[in-house]
Amino acid sequence: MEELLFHQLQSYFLQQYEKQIEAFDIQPTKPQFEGDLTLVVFPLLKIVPKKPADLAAELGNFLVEKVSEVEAYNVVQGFLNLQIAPFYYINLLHKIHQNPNFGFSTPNKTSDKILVEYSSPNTNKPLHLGHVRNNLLGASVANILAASGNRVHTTQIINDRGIHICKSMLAWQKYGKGETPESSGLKGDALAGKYYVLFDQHYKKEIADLVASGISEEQAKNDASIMQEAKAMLVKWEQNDSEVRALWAKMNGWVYDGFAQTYSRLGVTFDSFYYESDTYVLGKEIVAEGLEKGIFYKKEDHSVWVDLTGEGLDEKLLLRSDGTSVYMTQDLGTARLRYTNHPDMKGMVYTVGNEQDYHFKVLFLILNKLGYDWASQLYHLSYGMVDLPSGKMKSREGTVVDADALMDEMKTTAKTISDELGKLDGLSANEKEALYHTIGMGALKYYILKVDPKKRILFDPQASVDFNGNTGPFIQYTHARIQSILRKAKSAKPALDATIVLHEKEKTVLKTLGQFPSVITAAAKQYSPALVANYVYELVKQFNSYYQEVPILVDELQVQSFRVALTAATGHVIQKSLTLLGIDAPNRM
RNA sequence: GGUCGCGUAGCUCAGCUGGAUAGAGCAUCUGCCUUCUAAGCAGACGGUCACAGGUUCGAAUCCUGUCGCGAUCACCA
Repeated sequence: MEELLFHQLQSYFLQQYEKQIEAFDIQPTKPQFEGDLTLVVFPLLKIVPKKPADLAAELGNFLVEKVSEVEAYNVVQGFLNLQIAPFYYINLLHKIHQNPNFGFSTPNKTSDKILVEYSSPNTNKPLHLGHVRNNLLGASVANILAASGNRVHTTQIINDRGIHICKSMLAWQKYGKGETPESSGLKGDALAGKYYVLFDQHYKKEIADLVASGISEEQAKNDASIMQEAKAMLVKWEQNDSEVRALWAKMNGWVYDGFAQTYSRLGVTFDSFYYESDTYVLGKEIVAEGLEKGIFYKKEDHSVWVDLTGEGLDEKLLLRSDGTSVYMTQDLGTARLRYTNHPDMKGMVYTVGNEQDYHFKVLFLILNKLGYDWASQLYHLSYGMVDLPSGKMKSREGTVVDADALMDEMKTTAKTISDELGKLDGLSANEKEALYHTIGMGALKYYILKVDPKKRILFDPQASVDFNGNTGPFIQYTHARIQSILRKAKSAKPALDATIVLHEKEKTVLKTLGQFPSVITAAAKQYSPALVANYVYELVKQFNSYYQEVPILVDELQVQSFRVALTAATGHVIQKSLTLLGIDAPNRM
């Protein structure tokens, strides 16, 4: 509709005033005024010097005459409020019904291929709340990009090597007595985490003992035998020692099994996995190439650097003086490896916390300097920390919120509340179990995704399990009620009658439904699931309000087919929105 | 100290490329279940949009500065 008005107005200004106008400010009319769409005429006064109200009236007359969808207009100061004819809304409703993928653009072979990286954990401990935000954001953005017509490939880079894993391995070797996930009943990632903590405890104790014997703390940290052993183990790992490698493979295998379970519960999937143990040596060739091209330079000690002072940044190290890789080298290598594996890729999204903003700024600059065509389509999906009311999460201090425990808690709360309300009476035990999970995850996902990614989240366990108001379960509940209405209604075919008198609230719902495609586009452009979340919440509120005021009476279904159709369309868009957020839309709850 | 991000109701958050009287939820208070799902609806209360300037017909939004919070500035990852 806005587009149609835009073209009409543009040609009007061309003919009438011989002026080319690039943009018109057309927006939904504020509720306190009469009309559906509003053209703000103030900006046009610079081009056509007239009184605001006069120009508005002039344009109003033109539009009513020229555009059949515009029924009437009124002018308030410099605002031209237009009334849109009911048949426009009825057509819109038809469009939604005819297109099961309303709002979604289906990618084809020529669509842009985008890699979305997320999760990317270390393998020495289980996933925690921070990873949960990462996973939900990454998975949702992948959905949104796909819905806006891209071919999406999800992936991660797993930090599966280094001193942290050696700590877990060493502690397991020393104190584990052959414990396995099976023998302990612990998930593999939890088991690895247990020994990581155990290492730290022994390490701390040893430091304390050494300090007590008169050694400085600095010295003690270095001298502690357990740390020496861990470092020795890392050296052996790098030398490909078969025993160390076997233990490493075994423990990482446990951890991956544990992660797989957590991912499955979270409902996230990956198309490929990259491992740092494979990629950490990559990138050196890139550095060599960059040196040749003169993009990088070498210092006397043979370390390699890139000078980004021209871009307002610093000099950045790319290769140590002993020729070994650093973090940046490795990321350059991984990026290129992905390009090798996906020669048709047009860009990448990295879902990584905002503490690495600087790192990615540098990484992208370097890739651009190297001249990759996809380097202009790189996006760091940067997100804020998840803080607890008690303060920051610190793994060493035991103030982390474990992802599995959190999901358990969400499910338990869903069960408690559902049982209290008696909502799920009459369902089988299996169905109930599934719904507890669906609802609990709906609460958790929505609570996290509704917040702008770049903002910090204050994670209040109390509020996150609330099911009233602006929450996932509220939206799921509305969807379930809509499905209930539709089950009772025989036909959801909208009445064709263009003379139908639309209730104000019906129009409001329809207007919001019509915005769905542009919401997806905007969310894809901004990589922001929050846009979708806030949209669907708005839609649900409007629908509830409408439904309350103009209920669908089962007895009168025949004469209310339009309303049933509107209800079906709303249910459809809610379901699609929730899909984008990775939230299940139950048919009853 | 340099750089980046954030600061909107008691709390948690919306507010798209500047538009009309800044919006929700939670909390507090008031109504609404013999009707199709009350995890709901309607209403009340609650604001110097951190502060100060600037840009203009018009600023929560853009610019500058100040303050507060956070992150980052390693031959760590």
